[in-house]
Amino acid sequence: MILNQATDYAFRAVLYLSLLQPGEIVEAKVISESQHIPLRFLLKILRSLAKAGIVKSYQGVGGGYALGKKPADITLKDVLEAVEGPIRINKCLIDPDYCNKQATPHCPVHYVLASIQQTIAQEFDKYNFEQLKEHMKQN
Amino acid sequence: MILNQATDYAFRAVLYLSLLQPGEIVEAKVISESQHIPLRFLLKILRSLAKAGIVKSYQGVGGGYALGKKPADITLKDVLEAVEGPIRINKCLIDPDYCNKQATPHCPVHYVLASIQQTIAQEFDKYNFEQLKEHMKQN
DNA sequence: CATAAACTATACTTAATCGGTATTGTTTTA
DNA sequence: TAAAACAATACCGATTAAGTATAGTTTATG
Repeated sequence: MILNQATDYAFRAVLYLSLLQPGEIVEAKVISESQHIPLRFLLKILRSLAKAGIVKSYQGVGGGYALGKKPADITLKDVLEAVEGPIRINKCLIDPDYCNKQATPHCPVHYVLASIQQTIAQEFDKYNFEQLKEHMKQN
Repeated sequence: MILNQATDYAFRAVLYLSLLQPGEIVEAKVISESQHIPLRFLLKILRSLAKAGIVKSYQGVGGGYALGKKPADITLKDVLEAVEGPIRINKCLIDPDYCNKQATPHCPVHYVLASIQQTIAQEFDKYNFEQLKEHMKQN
């Protein structure tokens, strides 16, 4: 019931990229040092984010990373799922056979957990990085 | 971001106890076999639930378990927290030093995660075992 | 066109957590 | 006082998380 360390790093890396000027790109090393994220681990995380289109990577000399879309179009859920995969709060919501193995073919627990899971997903989807930027300015 | 197996078992064990007649008590072995939960693991889980007052245990011959309060007074959150401890979705919401270590003294990520965490806790608190009982009858 | 600066891919390692078990002890009824 | 139940604690193996290493690819630039 806790987010991965990688997801936490990802949130902070994407926030960092959200604060760049349009067109600006930065090397992973800069993010790593500024946010205190182990470089090689960050590179791995950035690859997941790139695969999801959240960041765009530029190879070669002068390369680095920038956001792949506008901060307003990136939610916490997007980043979370890019790193951890789809939000799932219980095994019975992943593997349909799981509940049957437990001999509870009509399981009300399963039912309410599915509803809670949906609410949680919506909650993470409510916040985008434009909002987080705004929030930074206030401090 | 996923519930423990132990919590899943706990939900099903408490639901099982919710369906008993008032005054009825059952041995762990009965719950174990009916719900396909490894007995010794279940005993451990039941101890956590007993500590939290969710179930009441009876030692000695003819002993066993019963609910410690009315099903309507036991929420999913109660059971979840009895087994896993308080709901925490990020380390920075456990250890106040954590964020500072990350060199982000005014971190908007921390801020919104705290809000999301609260919503999640409320969501698990919305469902009690009387409701789950009702839901069973419908099937 | 070669070099070096960046990212990519994949595999490996270490540590923590999870899921479960074992052992020994205590309580209680018959 | 024996046996049926739970209690407490410690242990174990497997999985996952977190991070590192190695080898490779892309690209700007001198």
